[in-house]
Amino acid sequence: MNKVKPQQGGSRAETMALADRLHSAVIHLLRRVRRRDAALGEGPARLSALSVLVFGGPKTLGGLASAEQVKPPTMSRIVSGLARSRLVRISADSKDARRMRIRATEKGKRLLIRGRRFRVENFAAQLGKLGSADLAKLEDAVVVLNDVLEKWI
Amino acid sequence: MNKVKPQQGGSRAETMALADRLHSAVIHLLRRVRRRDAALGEGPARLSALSVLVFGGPKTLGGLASAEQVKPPTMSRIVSGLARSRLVRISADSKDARRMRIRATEKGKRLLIRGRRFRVENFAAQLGKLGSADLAKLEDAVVVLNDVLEKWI
DNA sequence: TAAATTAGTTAGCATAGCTAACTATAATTC
DNA sequence: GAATTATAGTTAGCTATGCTAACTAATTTA
Repeated sequence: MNKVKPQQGGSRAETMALADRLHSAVIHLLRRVRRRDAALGEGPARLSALSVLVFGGPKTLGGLASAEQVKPPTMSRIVSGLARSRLVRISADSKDARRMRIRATEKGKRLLIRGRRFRVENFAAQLGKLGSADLAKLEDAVVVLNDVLEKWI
Repeated sequence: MNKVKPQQGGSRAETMALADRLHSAVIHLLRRVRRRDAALGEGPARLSALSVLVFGGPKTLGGLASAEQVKPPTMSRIVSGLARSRLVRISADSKDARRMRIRATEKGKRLLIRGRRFRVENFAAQLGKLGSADLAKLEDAVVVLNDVLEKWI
């Protein structure tokens, strides 16, 4: 009889509790993964931006910033760090001189592959201990999460 | 016939891909949540440590550091920030003068409740759009994730 | 052409991670 | 019991990442 807010499934309190637990699990998961990523010599923000470029193709700075949900000045510094390490290359947009075209270099792609290997040796090794039923649950959850993220403004 | 590493379920490549996708989803999820948490005036590391204290009871600095998977100097600064904002209180351990006992204050507990409300108005509102089947998938995944985290050194 | 908008940068601040080197207390060993 | 070793936390100093405010340069619009 809760008419205030239509819930598709579960009570409001249950959804709150789920949000809390998911949030907490996710924070601690990233803490673990981060320790390994440090071995690559680049921070998490740079690796994440690089990953967007490798898997999503070239972007402008603003495009990267909105993909990564950070403000332009933040992305500006991330990109200059990546450029300093020769992981991305920056060229001018032929149609609009204000825009910059940022793309991953071969070195950037190789670093990302290497990072993936590092991560696999840890995170995926942990996942490897799970049975197929648990892996399937995580697969399902990733699909749901990406759906949530897509709809989220 | 892969004898090198026994896999409980799924191939190595599948597990790698899952690790990647989960990692990416989780990074972007936290980016979204973080924007709201900023409204509380305390950063994510402080809120996470405070949450450990509120839900897990008093801890020493070292205990907090290992719960949060950070080094003692990092936790030292997090705790002094929390203490400066009167969100935690620090007392001496009666048995060991080197140790400190850190506990959340009432103000700290209230802030965490308020943060939870903020988060609910966003993250949980997104979750609220899901049907019960999808929510159940996330619930399952949280259980699996916490299991993974627990076993992870 | 002048004004407004858009893309990105620079400066400056705070948080949060680290290591190295320190102090103070407790535990161990001789 | 004194000297050594180990443990708990802090301080100093570095890097990275987030932000806002204020700027430059280029493009669009009025």
